[in-house]
Amino acid sequence: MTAIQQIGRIIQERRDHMRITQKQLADMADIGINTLYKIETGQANPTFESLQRITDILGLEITLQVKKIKDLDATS
Amino acid sequence: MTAIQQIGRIIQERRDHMRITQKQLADMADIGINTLYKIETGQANPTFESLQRITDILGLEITLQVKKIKDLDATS
DNA sequence: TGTAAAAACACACTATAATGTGATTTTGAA
DNA sequence: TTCAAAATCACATTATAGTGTGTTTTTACA
Repeated sequence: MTAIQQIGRIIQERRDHMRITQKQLADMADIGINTLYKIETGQANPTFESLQRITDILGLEITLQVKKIKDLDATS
Repeated sequence: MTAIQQIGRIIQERRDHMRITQKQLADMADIGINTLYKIETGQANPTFESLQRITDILGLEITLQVKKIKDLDATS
């Protein structure tokens, strides 16, 4: 599972939770439905702006943070 | 200050802190120096992959999180 | 202060993200 | 079960991110 695929899933889950369709979210974010579909399904390498427009609508924000140390014994 | 500009500044600060040049970081991340320059100076709308390659080298990670409520009285 | 490395910038070209259209498949509700 | 909406997918086109080259400006150090 790549990072892009994870982000796609988060977006899809968040949209489902808001009970809106891909078309509705795409229109609200002012991006093509095809673009949103590809991002949700992990097939895209979206631009920052596309990602930001979507996350803005969904009440999410994109942040940069210092990477946590990987714990080899972590269960998840 | 846009989000893209903020990210550029974070990348630049992090790189300076690591004491490496744009050229060195660009080579390590396997992206063009021009691309890195534009991202650092807030002139780019980078793809997720470009951003990720850079942040990987810098020990940063891109995350999506629920937006915090804006406090109108916040000092910063 | 010279001057060499680094950064900033312009510009043209290439690769690819974004889009629109239309078809197919899946989903869920009557 | 229909049947319509939603999602998935293919494909061609358009817009633009990424790149390379060369030039100018800035930075920092001898």
